[in-house]
This record gives sequence, structure tokens and C-alpha cells, in this order.
Amino acid sequence: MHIGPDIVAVMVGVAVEGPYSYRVPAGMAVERGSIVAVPLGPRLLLGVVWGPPRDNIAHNRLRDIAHAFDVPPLSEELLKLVEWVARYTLAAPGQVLRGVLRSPEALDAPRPVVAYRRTGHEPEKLTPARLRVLDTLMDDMAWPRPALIGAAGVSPSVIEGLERAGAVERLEIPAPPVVLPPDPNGNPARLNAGQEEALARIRGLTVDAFGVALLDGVTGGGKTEVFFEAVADTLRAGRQALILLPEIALTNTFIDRFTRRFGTRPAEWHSDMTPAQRARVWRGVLEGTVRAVVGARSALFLPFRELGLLVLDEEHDGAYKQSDGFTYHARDMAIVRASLAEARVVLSSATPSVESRNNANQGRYAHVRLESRFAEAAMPDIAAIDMRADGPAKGEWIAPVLAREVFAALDRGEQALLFLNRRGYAPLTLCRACGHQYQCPDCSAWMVEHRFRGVLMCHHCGHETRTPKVCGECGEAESLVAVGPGIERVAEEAAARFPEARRVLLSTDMGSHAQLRERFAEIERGEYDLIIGTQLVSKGHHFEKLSVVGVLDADLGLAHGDPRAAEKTFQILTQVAGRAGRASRHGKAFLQTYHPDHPVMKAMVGGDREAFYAQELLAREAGGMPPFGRLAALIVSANSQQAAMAHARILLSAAPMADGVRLFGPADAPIAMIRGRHRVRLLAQSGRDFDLSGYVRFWLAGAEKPRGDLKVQIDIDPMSFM
DNA sequence: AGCACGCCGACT
DNA sequence: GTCGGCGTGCTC
Repeated sequence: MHIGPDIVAVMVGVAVEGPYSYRVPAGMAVERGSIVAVPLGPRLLLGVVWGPPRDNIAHNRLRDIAHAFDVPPLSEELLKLVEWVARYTLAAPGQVLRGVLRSPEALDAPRPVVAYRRTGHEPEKLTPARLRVLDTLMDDMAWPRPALIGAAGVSPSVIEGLERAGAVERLEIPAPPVVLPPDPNGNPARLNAGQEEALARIRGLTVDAFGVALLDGVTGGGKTEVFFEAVADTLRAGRQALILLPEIALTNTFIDRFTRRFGTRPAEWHSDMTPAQRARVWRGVLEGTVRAVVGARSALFLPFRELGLLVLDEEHDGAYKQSDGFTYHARDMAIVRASLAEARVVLSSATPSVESRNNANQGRYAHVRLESRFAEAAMPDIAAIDMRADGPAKGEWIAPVLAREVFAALDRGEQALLFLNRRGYAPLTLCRACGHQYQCPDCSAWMVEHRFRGVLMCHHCGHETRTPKVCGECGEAESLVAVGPGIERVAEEAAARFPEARRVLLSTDMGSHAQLRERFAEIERGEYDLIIGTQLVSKGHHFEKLSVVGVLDADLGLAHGDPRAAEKTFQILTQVAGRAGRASRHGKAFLQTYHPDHPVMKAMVGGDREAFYAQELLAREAGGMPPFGRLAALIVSANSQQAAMAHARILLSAAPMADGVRLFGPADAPIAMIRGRHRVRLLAQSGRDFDLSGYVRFWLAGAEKPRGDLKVQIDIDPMSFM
């Protein structure tokens, strides 16, 4: 297909406002969606043909498309997604397109595989190594070089010797697909009645039409088996499936489960992959040889052409909202993509986001509850420990009640978990002599002591100094004290209290992904009795022998004036407590709190999540907060607080009047300085049915542009107020 | 995103 | 007097 006459609009992968026009040279055929290389200034860049030219650029300025790649065009649905996301998040479309064209290597012709085959000639010299090679090749098949080396147990030079002797011949065979097609009929799990019913409801969404199901059920209730069957349906219908996970790097177990169900590994997409691996997956997705992908957030922008199902596992997880050059929420954009692709979405969670619960309540999503027969076993008994009355002695962090329960679990030969969502040894270092508090020079944050590494560290910018011996302010020796607990300090206390227990400390500071994976494997094999960890331990792993969980500071997430504080706290407490709910053990979880009467704590202790959602929805509605209202944040930053504040005031005064929009600020952001940049925040709030993104777009278009070191970041639907 | 063009401080 | 600092603006 050829769009005539011979000028087309090409979206280039740079942050420009819109597509540029290019000439299509004679003999080149392109259509909307074609991936091309175009000259821009002195460089050659990747771009995508967007359609007929939009602007009227002088013909003598037009340049030729340099090259059209021999791959299928991007789907109409994906092009529309790029435009939609750019418009909504106020990013340049070219910048969003960069998220699609993430694997330039994928566009090169795939490299053929070098293989060897027997010729039938006997070599003059027949060494044992040569014999092993020829034995391996007895089947007269062409063996890929690495496979042959492995199977025969020889070095490459043996094969080269045989080639020179004419005993084997070298061939080039096309590269095999990056993964084998998953078999929808592989090994389906036997579903229980509740799972069958849940699956039936998901199947009730029309295939080939947009629809969203919220799969809402306790951890361990079997949600994965249910959405795997929805994936199987999609594959049978000849469409592609995408499963998004929040933190794929640490989830071997998920890949293993997929492999068992579908008889082959899924294609993966995440940041730990090499460019070559990415290229093969990206191209396979575009060409349709890859039918199912398990990936992180950015997999949302893979070039599927037949996408039929998107699954978001742990849909409530904050990792879905991040900045990959532009700031987007993968859950919300997944729903946009599905509606453009006429595909189905399954949102899966034990603790759904308040947004998704509301959409389910309103009937916009099918609310598929998975009430497991084992539901009671799946959540432990939860008790609050009132820190005001039953707290630990000064300088300790583990309350006596909790310590007794940990001892009891260890006595029974079971595992216990101590959870504190705070890295390092102590969040604050203070001089007793002069009162000096160690602060990051570039951020408005305390320096966190990491005692094992002997450093003070800023968690916002990574700034580090050796832990001082004398006060840097007054010079007093032996006067510095660690204030408050971090996970390392808890580990220290645990070592003193439970010296017999085999202990392991887990936080992102404790090693590489590979090392952490190894720790988790050791825990699952039962090599530790006492696990001490941060948020890391709350995600996706199940520890068979774990029966007691202690949350040392259940209030931690409630501290900030964040609109989602209660929701986030409820989610993490439920997840952590749920670690103790496995198998037939009498799991118990303890929440150390100064606010045992807080609605979140009451809902946890009462096991009444419905009460939590009901109360939280009421509170959000009363405050006009999402999902009943919309928010957009503008963070103005500069090297000086005055400059940031002055520009924020200019922006505020340029804000158009609009019914139903309320503006707040400017005010210093909760973290007023990061990396030496002062941050001032403006907040816009509107009703649910107002196009707040459009309002901000209009606002900024008419406002003074930031110059010099000023920068304005826009966050539509902010998830936190940092 | 790069890269070139432009106007103000320390040097052969 | 120049070399170069990076702030600003352009690329079909």
C-alpha cells in the first residue's frame, strides 16, 4: 500500500511537537505505521510513517526517507495509543514513540545461525574429540554451533579443524523463534468451583470487544490459574496476550508457573535483558511469532498487532506508575490500549486499588471475586500491639508480645518474619553535644546510616559519606547517636534476642538481583528460621514454613499527608500479613502501632477489607479525591527556591478560569529539594467528568515558558505528593 | 534528543 | 585581543 502522492508525515523519535514531512523516494513503498529511518539535521533517526503530510513545508526543505525497514507496519491501535498517551500525559508524541521503538537492533535483518552438518567424508586424523563431534552429527541434521559444542563437549577449534578437513560443512540456517508458541491446551490446572465461576465471568466479557474484569481475591486464592485460562482462550482465538508484573526481575516463580501451564517459557520483557534478547522479543512480537509476553511496565508499548488480552497482576502496585521519560500509569494506559485494540483486560489483586474497586462498584468493570475455600487459611489472625501500652523498652523495637510469638514459632520449627519498610540502620544521626542533625547537602532529607557499609547515605540522590567518628559540627567525639530504627538495626536486635535462629536480612541494599534471588530460594528451601526484611519480602514469594509475621512500624505509611496513605498502608499490611497465611499453619500477624483505632488497623484486625474500602471511598468522595475527582500536579524546580517560587506564581496567575477547577499552591513540595533543585508544587483539582489534562495543556500553552534552569514537570493523576 | 549558533569570563 | 562556558533554538 502506498500513500500518494510522495510526501508523508513521519513521527520521529525525538521530543518535537508533531510529525515532520518527508519525501518518499521513487521505488519505496510505505504506509501508515511503516518504520523508517529519516535524516534529521546531521543524524539518521528512527521514525514511523504517520500518514499524509500535516504541515505545508516548502518543498525545497523536504528530505528523502533514507530507508524503509522490511518489517510489518505498527498497528493502527498502537499509533493511536501513542497519540493518546502523549496528549493525556502532556508529553511530546515523539517521546512516547521512543518508548515503542526501544529496540533499534530489532530492525536489522535477523542474524542467521551458523550450523554444521556431516558431509560423509572421513577425515584423515580421527581424534577422540573429532569422533564425538561426528557421532553427534550421525543423525544427518544440521546442528547449531553452540549446541554442537555443548553436545560433543569440544572446543570450537575441533569443529573448525573438521571443516578444513572437509568432514563437516558449515551452513547458515534461519534463527529459530525466540520462544516456542505456548500451547493453550498444555497443562491446565484443575480449577475449584470458585475459580471456575470466576473464569466463567471473565469469559462472559465479549471476546473481540473491549472489556475489563477486576479479579479480586485473597493471596493464595488461585487468581493466577484463572487468568492463565483467559490467556489460553486468547491464544486459541488467534490473538496475542500480555501479562504485566510490577517487579519482574525477581519473579522466577511466575515464569516457572507459566512454563508449566503452557509447556514453554513465555517471552520476557524487562530491564535485565541484553539488547540482543530484547531485539528478538520485540521483532517476534511485531511479526506475530511471539504470542504471549510476560513483562514489566514498559512492555505495554511493545508492537503487538493482534493483542487480545492484557493482564495486570498486582494491579494496585505503585511500580506501575513511574516515569520512563514521560510519566504514565501502566494500568490506566493498559485500559486505553485495550479499548483501542478491542481487547480484554484482567486486573488482578488481593488488595485492589480504590480506583479499580470503584469502577467495579459502578459496573464499569466486571467485579470477579474469587472466594477461595481456603480463604480463612489464606489470611492469618491479625492482632494490633498498642505501642503506647505494650511497646518495647527504650532502644528496642520488638515488643515483648511479638518476641514471645517469634520464640514460639522458632520452637515449633517454623519461620518468622520481621518487617520494617525502612532501609539502613537508622534514619537520623544526631550529635548529643550540639544537636547537629546530619542532612544531605543536596536534598531536604536526613542522611540514613548504613552501618554494615559504614556510610551515611541520602535515599533521594545517593550521596554518601563515611560515617563520621566525631561530630562534623562541634568536633565532639563519641557524641553521635543513631535515632530511630532501620532494618539493619532490627537485624542487630534480632541477633541479640534470637541468637540461635538462622537469620537472613533482605533489603535492596543486600546485593544484586541475582544474589537476592538466591536468598529467596534459600528461604523457600527452609534454610532460615527468621527473616528480617523491607518491602522486598512482601512481594510474590511464598514461604511455606512461615507462621508469624511482625510489622514493626505499621504506621509508617500513614505519616505523610498523602491522599493515598491509608490505601497504600492497607495494601502493604495485607500483603505482609498474608505471608503468614499459607498452608495449614495457624498463621499470626502482629501490627505494632500507635494508632490501634485507625480505620486501617481496625480493618486489618477485624479482617474486614470491605469495611476499609467502604470507608476509604466515602472519605475520597467527601474530599473530591480520586476516583471521585481528578488531580494534576505541576512541580516547578530551579536551582534557587526564589526562582522556583516566582515562576510558580507566574504560572498560577496565568491559570485560566474554569468552572469546577480548584488550584492549590504554590507551596514547597514535601521534599523541598532533591539533587540541589528546589521544588515548588502547584496542584489542580477537578471533578471526575472534567478534562483536567486538557485544562493543564491549555493553561501551559498560554503561560510563560520556563527558561534558564527552571523546569516544569507535569504529573497527571499523581499517585503521591512527593 | 543532539548539535550549532550565540553572547560574557580567564588566558597564550 | 581570543578560547570556550553552556543557554537557546532548530531539525521536515
